This record gives sequence, structure tokens and C-alpha cells, in this order.
Amino acid sequence: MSKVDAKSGIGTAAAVAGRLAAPEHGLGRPRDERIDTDVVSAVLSVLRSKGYREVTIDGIARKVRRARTSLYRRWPSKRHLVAYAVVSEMGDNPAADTGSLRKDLEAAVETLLTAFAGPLGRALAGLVADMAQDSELAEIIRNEVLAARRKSMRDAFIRASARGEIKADINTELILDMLTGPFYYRVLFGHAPITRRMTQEVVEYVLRILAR
Amino acid sequence: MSKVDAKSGIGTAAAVAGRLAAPEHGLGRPRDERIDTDVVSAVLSVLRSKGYREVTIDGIARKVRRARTSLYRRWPSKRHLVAYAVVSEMGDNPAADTGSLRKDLEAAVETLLTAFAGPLGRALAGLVADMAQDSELAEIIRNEVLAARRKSMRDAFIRASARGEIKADINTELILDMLTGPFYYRVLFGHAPITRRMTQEVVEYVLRILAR
DNA sequence: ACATATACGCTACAGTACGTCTCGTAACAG
DNA sequence: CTGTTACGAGACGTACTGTAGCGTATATGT
Repeated sequence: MSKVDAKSGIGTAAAVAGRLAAPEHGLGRPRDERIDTDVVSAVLSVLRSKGYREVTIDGIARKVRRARTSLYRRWPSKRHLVAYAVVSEMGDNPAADTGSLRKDLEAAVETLLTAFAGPLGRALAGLVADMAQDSELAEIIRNEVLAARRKSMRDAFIRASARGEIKADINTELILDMLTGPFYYRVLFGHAPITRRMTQEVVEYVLRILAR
Repeated sequence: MSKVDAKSGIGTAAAVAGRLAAPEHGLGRPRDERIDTDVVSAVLSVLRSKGYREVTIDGIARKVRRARTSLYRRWPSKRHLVAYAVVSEMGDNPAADTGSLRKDLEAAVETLLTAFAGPLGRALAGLVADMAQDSELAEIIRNEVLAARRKSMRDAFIRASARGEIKADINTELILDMLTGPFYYRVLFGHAPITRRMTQEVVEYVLRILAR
């Protein structure tokens, strides 16, 4: 399987989520950008309505009335295509800084509530399965989707710590997992719903752990 | 350990993990039990070494030198076969009752540590993907794998509550998710390792939440 | 012994999706 | 006009799925 981008110095935009690079300048016929955008929104639409497994290269190509080969020119496989679509929509998330740890965390965690209500909610299980199969893809998702979210919460802890609000000697990474793990756990296994009340309670519980 | 038998009171044996029923009494040639056990251990072996996606009905049949049709006589699909294999191995877990909430929880959580080091660790992602696709399968996994684990922890909370050790007014289900969610989260996304130290810290943090 | 009933192995089949390849044609730069 | 690349269309080989039919093997019941 081909790598991501021949010249990914440090994650260039083209390298993100495994999209194949188009040649640098216009030499020869340029790529039709509408194909990219149409495909991505078709993927998101199918993800939202029917779920990961219903996304097929063939089906998407028919839906946007393009040749299958045009998709393979851009993404080496279905995994990469879906990853690209998801990353495109998730992008970055607002790193709230309200001065209150509680509010910062609540804001961060609520982005999970809304994200899981969208295409990502239905895509996640399939995506996770492909991540287990393709370490390159796993790296992309961790870096492009998870890392930004984790960083904004980590920063909130650092600010609170600087204000002297919380205990020292805390395993921040583990706290992050306890804060957000329950959401992933529930959305993937479906044993309990994800509610706004849940976001508040999780934050409340985490604050108790951190209280000095 | 295996809840596979022909005589489980509620929910017929056939329903458990989706194995197809053999006719009740020996009328005609009996099924060769070795096929069942060989197949299950072959599935677990492949899960452990190569992961979920490498498990195929065809491949397993070749590996145990049996006809594919013999597998289809027992399990309607790969999903059901894998679910059956996993449930057979996971079975029930020891519901510790040491008199100490901390020890009970540590014991319960450590079963996750070991479980995720085995075939389930590599199977989980694929299993989750199929659960998203097949609600019947999802029900089986939730009931046969998750429910028992959750119950034993829930019981530990109830005992501690009766001893007056912990706060009232606690959302037990959410606490369960905060206790175990981080393990699922890490094993599925691979952003951090699962260690014994982690099990102790998670329990420690949960106890802080519950402290009165 | 014989009939009945089921399991087994084998082969064939239709279906789906994947990813690769090759063409002729279209669109741009110099 | 030439070179270069993208597009659309189709064929191809591979892999696995799940179903069906058939002859053979192995049990039970009388």
C-alpha cells in the first residue's frame, strides 16, 4: 500500500489523513476540486445515515457520479478516505479558557457529546477496527483527531494547577482517560446513553479527584 | 466457564453467542465435538496472533482441516463465531469479596488488564465494529461479556455502601464507566499503555470520588 | 438387519467488494 | 502544438461471503 505523501516533511496538509498528493504545480490537467468535496460530503452523509460498513468506494463513486479510479487517485483505500472525511469535519476544537477549570472541562467534554451525535458517532466503531489493522491510519487518527482534544484539556489542567486550584502529583493522562474514556466506551458499546447530564457529572467527579 | 450448554434456563443455548442449535437428542449422526473445540481454539489463536480481520470462516476451516459447511452448520456468520469464541474464553469473572472496596475493585479491574493482554485485546476493535452493525450481536456481547463484569463491581459498591464507607447519591453506572472506560479507551485507540500501576491509580481516583 | 435421521466433506454457485491496470479522451502550461 | 496530468470506462484477478446439492458416514429405534 502506498504511503501517504512522498514529501511529508512534517505533516503537510496533503499528508493529513492519508490523502495522496497531487503534483505541485499545474502541469497537465488540474484535479477537479469538486470531486474532493463531493466525495467527502457523500462519505459523511453515508456515515451519518447508514454507518461505516455501508461506505464503499464503489457506492460513493456512483453516488457522486464519478469514476472509481478518480477516488483511488486521491486515497489509497477506504480507510484513508473515511479518515480524511472525518478529520476534515472534526478539524480542531475550541480550546476554551474561561478561567474556571470546571467550565473549561465542561466545554471540552461537550464537544464529545455533539461529535458523537454526528457522523463520527456512527463511524467510530469501524474506524477503530481499521486502526487496529493499519498502524499508519491509527497514527493519523490519534494525531489529527484525538491529540488536539486532549491537548486543550491538558492545558486547562495546567492553568488550574498554576492557579493552585488542584492537587499536585496527579497523573494527568489518566485523568484525561477517566474524563473522556466513558464517552468512547458508551458510544462504542451502547450500554448507556450519552447525555448532557453525564457531561456535568463526569466533570464533577473529576474535580473531586483533583480537589486539594 | 463456557455458557454454551444445551440447558441454560432462560435464553436457549442456541441463542447464546449465536451458536446454532443441534437437534435435541441423538437421532442421526451426532455432531463431532472436536470440531467445536478445534474451531474455537483456532479462532482464539488467530485473534491473538493476527487480529480480528484475519479471522475468516474459510481460513479457520482450512486450519482445522474441516469443511466450511461444518462451520456454517454451527454459526451463521463470522460475527457469531468470534462472539462465541470470545464468550467461551471470557466466561464469568470472579466476583471478589474481600471486605475491602479497594481490593474488590482492584481485583475486578485487573481482570481487564489480563483480558486485554489475551485474544480479546486484539479482537475487541473488530468486535466493536460488528456490534455497531448487528444489534443482535451487540446484545450478546453486552450481556455475556460486559454485564457480568459490571455486576461484580456494582455489587462491590453496594456492599461498601452498606458498610457506610462511601457517599450516598452516587451515579454508580457512571462510576463504573469511569473505572473501566479508560481501559477500553486505551486498548482501542492505543494512545497509552495499560499497566498494573494504572489499575491501582484508577481505583485510587475512584475512591476519592466516593469518599465521604 | 433395516429404516430413519442427521453430520460430514466436497464441489459448485452467485454475490460483493477490493485494488490494479489499460485505454481513449479532456484540460491545462509553455 | 507538445508534454503532462486528470478523467471516465471497463476488464481483471483476488478474497471472502453465504447457500445448495450430493454421496458417504455414524448414530438411534425397532
